Amino acid sequence: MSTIRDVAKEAGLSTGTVSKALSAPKTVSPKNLAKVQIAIKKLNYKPNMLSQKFRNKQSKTIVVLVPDIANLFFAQVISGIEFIAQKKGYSVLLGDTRDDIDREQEYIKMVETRLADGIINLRPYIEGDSMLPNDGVVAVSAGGCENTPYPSVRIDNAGASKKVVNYLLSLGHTRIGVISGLANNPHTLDRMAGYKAALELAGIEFDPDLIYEGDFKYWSGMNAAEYFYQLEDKKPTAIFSMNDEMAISAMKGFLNHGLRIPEDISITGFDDRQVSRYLNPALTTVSQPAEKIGERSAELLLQLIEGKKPNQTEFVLPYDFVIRESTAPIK
Amino acid sequence: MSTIRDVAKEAGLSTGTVSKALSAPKTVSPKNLAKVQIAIKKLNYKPNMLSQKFRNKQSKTIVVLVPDIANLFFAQVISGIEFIAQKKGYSVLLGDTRDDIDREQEYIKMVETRLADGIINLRPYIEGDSMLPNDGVVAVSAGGCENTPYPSVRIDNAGASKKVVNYLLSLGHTRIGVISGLANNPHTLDRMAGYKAALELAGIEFDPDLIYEGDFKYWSGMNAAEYFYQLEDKKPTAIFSMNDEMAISAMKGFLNHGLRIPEDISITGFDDRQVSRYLNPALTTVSQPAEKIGERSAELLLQLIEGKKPNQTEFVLPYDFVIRESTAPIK
DNA sequence: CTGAAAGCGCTAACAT
DNA sequence: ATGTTAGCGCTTTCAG
Repeated sequence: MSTIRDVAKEAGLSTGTVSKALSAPKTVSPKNLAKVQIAIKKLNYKPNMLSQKFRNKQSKTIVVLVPDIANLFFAQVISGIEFIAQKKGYSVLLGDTRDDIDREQEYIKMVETRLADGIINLRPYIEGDSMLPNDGVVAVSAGGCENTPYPSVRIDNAGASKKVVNYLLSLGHTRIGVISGLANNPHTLDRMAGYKAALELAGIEFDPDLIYEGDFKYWSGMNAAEYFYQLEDKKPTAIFSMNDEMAISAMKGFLNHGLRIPEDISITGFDDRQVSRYLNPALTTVSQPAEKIGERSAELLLQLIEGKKPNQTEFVLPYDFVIRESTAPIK
Repeated sequence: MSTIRDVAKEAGLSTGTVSKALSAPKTVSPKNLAKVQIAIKKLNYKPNMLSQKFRNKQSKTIVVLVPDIANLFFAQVISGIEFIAQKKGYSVLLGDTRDDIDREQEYIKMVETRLADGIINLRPYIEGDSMLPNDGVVAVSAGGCENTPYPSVRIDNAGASKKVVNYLLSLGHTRIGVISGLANNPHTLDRMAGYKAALELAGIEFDPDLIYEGDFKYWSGMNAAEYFYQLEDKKPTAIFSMNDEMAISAMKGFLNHGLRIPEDISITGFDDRQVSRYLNPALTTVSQPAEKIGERSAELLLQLIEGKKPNQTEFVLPYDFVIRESTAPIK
């Protein structure tokens, strides 16, 4: 493997000149520039970027902390992040923590040890159970929740939930079941707040029997359907699911019991997976701008890394409430 | 930011000793080891890994080349890759190429310039349109096709397709439509080969009118349904879709026209997305071991990187054909 | 077991 | 415009 020194020797120049020929070609005479290029070609020289980064004291890398990369929402956010990072000459290191806080710590250490310049965290902030914020590591939260104590990009989860429930209410539903995420999950909290706010506004009393605690994964939607089904005449007439996955599998669960959607029971989701519009029936849901969240958070982080003071460090992006076929007026 | 030199000074030792205290603690006297630890704590010293990597001439990083990270199949493969990489102390750099060959080149350059030690490519090999294999960059292909000219991990696409079509045939279907990927896509080719093989075995003539060329994305399944629907009495009675996405949206398309699945038309998918079992009707499909493909390919790559000669460089993993509700005997 | 010192490949003063 | 040289932070001989 040839070094810059080999190139210099081959071209009959100094390493300094070669270095400049590479980084600032116009400061080198055309004649020597040509010599350098020939030498590079001849030796098949490739600069050692490890050395460059070391020398320049910056990794030009960001790490993306993600609880589960095989979750489509996260994957889409990452797609947005990568797009911006690439454009600005940064690489993205994937930090799939699989919900393990120790792994999270490992990745944070990467920026402390100069392997990365900053972090984008896709895991929502939980007080007392979070390694971020952390002195000396620049980070931004993407797709998180209210009250995140460091720069963040997200939607208004409570507001969106309230809107969904309001819609269900306007359809005449008064017994609205919810399939939530884990009780202490910040998204669960924000979205539950919206649910309660809508209920209160309508003067309907909160009924804890109408809440089924899931975990945002498919299987728990099935279980939720079983639970609600066995409530019999106390069964809800509409379901507000806190994500699409659980809504989808809950639909399947109800269908298995011979219930028709939306005739017998209305269902709404949250996130708007790509698949949701092709479902039978197509799912009414909240569409999160996942890619945009990724792009915006990458832009924010890069500004922070490069020492520019952004005039805003909390971005609340617009969402879309999309009404499809899984909801109908109460019979 | 403190360096190893600061620690040495603080501890009253040499940098060499501190270095050894970190990398090989047992070669340092307990007394000095303790001194080092105290100094590290006092100065809050973190080793500069950029420097370490530079010095050690290895990045301990692999790049994963992926056409589209927001595709669930890829995301699952990556999940498997990350799992193994992490375990072996490697980081994974995400290379979302968005199907742009120039971006692919960029990422390959990363291993040439020492930023990464190797590559896992999730884009299937296409002769004459591939930057890999490439002298001097160690790479493995994951989830690709037959005839990949470098180490690879995949399933038997042709075999799986043949199995699906055989099943449809056994149900009495003889006019079997296919929703393919782009015509020159290797997966399309392999899967089409399986389709044709099954037909030939059954003595059924291949009918080009029964092939609809899609692109593996949702929207093209919708279009395919329109196409097949307007074939009227020449309409197929079963559809073999080359992935789940297109199968799902095709179902929706047929449903929109009042066709019942599977009573009026059977449909099969390929890949087995998580959602597929919760569909209405649940989708009959081929289940690819995506995570396993990722894990195995990471293991392979790391062996290659570390100079061990693996005794096998082509892995064909088992798939699963799972029969659900979207297929039925012909009426 | 420990310290001194060289050097990885590159860049950036600085001098010419 | 070009060459010389010091040095980034770390590891690793090599002596002691």
